[in-house]
Amino acid sequence: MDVTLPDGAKLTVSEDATALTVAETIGPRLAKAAVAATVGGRLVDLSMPLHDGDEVSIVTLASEDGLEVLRHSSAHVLAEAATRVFPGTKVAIGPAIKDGFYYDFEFPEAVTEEALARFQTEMERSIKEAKPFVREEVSRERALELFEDEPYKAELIRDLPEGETISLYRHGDFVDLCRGPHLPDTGRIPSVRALSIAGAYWRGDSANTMLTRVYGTAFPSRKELDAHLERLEMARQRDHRKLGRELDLFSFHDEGPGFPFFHPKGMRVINALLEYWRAEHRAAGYEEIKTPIILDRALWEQSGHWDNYKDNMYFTRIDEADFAVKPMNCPGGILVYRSAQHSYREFPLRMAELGLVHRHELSGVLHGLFRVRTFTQDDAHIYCLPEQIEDEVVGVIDLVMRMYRTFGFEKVHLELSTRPEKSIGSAEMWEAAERSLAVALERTGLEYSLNPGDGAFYGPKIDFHIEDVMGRTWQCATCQLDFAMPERFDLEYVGVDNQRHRPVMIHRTVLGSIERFLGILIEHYGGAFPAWLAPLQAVVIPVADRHNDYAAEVVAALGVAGVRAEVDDRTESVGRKIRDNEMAKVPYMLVVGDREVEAAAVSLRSRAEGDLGHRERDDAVREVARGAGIPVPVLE
RNA sequence: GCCGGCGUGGCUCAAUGGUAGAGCAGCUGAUUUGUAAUCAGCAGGUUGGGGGUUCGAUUCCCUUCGCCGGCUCCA
Repeated sequence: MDVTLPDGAKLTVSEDATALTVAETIGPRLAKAAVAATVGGRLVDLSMPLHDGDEVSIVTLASEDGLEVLRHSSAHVLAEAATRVFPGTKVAIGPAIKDGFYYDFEFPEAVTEEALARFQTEMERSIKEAKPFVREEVSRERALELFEDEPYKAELIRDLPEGETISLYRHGDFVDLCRGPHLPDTGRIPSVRALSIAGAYWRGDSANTMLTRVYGTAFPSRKELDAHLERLEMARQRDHRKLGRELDLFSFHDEGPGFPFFHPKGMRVINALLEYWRAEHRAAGYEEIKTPIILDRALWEQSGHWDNYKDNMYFTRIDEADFAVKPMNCPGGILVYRSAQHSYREFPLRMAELGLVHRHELSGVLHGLFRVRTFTQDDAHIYCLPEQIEDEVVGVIDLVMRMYRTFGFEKVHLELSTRPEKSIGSAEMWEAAERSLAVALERTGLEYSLNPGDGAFYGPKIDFHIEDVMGRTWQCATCQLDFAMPERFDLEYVGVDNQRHRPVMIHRTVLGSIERFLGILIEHYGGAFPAWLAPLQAVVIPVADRHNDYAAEVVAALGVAGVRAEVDDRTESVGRKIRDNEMAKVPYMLVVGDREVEAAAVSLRSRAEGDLGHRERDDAVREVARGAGIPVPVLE
């Protein structure tokens, strides 16, 4: 029979050929590297019999598919190890995930991190024995019989739709319900590591049993595993909670769980960030407003938050009346809009607000600045005509991309989410809105993916995911069309026809939460902020006490030039001062001693490049000021 | 919220069923220093809070608060 290869070439193989046969026919090296195959786009075992005309592609560990197979097989090996170490363990599910895999177990006893090493030993033993993975297809009855003592597997089997093929994978004594595919044998796992242990609910539902989840990862080589472990360690080193304390940026206290306290240095960073933010927004034609944090219950009833968001809100009473602390800025912003009549001539009306919101998050999900109970949204609401949506969305996308580039977030992934099942508004309204967003995306020429049915109930949206230096992604910016609020608040404008109309409302953020974005920046830069964001931009280091006066002059000159500068006049050695300021990640140091005082000069040192040598004093001030300035918006 | 782990001076960490110790930071003094740590001395903790067991607890138990890891990337 003939099969087709990815390059279109035909290959003639025997009637009983498998994917492995194909790999062997192509070459011994490929046969050795092969771990699975795709047939007609479906990922299958190498041992899968082929049919005439199949499109066959051999999968190796070099591909994403290969990695997934490797990790899924590793999960099985982990389950084998876990049941061996703790007999009587019930197994639940064990999928491959980004960067690794996990397996959920119900252990007969409490299991802690100490068990990881034992799992590791057992896994390595299984790998050494190179046990073949054997696929077997069984009837539903047979499957239920086999997994009689495995309540979770039995539940999964019962939930499988009628007619679905039920397959098992066996390696050694271990059998698991599994769709596959798998590696040919356990010996094909080059490197695996049991990483951590934590609780997880069966099927993610807190009403269900709490299982014990063991996380692990596997890579095509020991070297890649080590590199991954190094990345994890690097991320630990860069943890913003650790750096935030070391750099004296912010703190948390038992008296306010989830409520960050910003220190002077943290506020310097935030203020620089906001200065840049305001410059960009001014350039993009936004006005800025500010609305109250506490507002009357009636407003929240009208906005729908009282019905839909109450569990996340904080409440208080003022003069016998119920008030709520705002979890979002839109209702307040709408009151500003409604405070006057509006004409189409004013549109598009772009009103930004750095709004402080409070949300009651579950205590267990709080996490440094990433998940807090109060934060500042860099919010904005754009009121416009339906035919202006497209231009406005393009404007938002441009603004977002421009600002992200400033922070070195070059890789941004855009996602268009469309109408969900439960939604308001007419079909044609949604269609038009989704089309506007899609057209706007096309106009920017940026790639994006579609997320059907994932929009908000009140309108479609575009989400932006940025990738930091460690390859982790974060959703920060969002751009949502909102049909609900204008309706609920009866928003109007007077059109060219002198009639009242409903404006379109666009809701968007760029940084998302200022606090969270700061956390992301801290980890992205490893605490070494670019000069314009650094809390302290320059330190002048006098060599001896007699140079203090001159050092003060240099600091004053830097200050006049807009540089956040200080003198380090401690009676310490120059080496010590440089070390301390280097640890504090100060971008510039200016050493002044006899030679510099004599020549009205400084010796310039940069955090990144070390000693830059002698400079005229004023040249140095200019050079530092240039490096320390807020980035200037450049409109295309 | 739930499960597991943790909670010792500002920070990092040590110790033990018999009333806690180091380094860094801090303070004082000496040193006046040329590109990543000068030296000496001093001071600092009711071992997260409350309760219990015990002759005695920081160490054991309970409770509470906080922190850390995680809570479908679906066989």
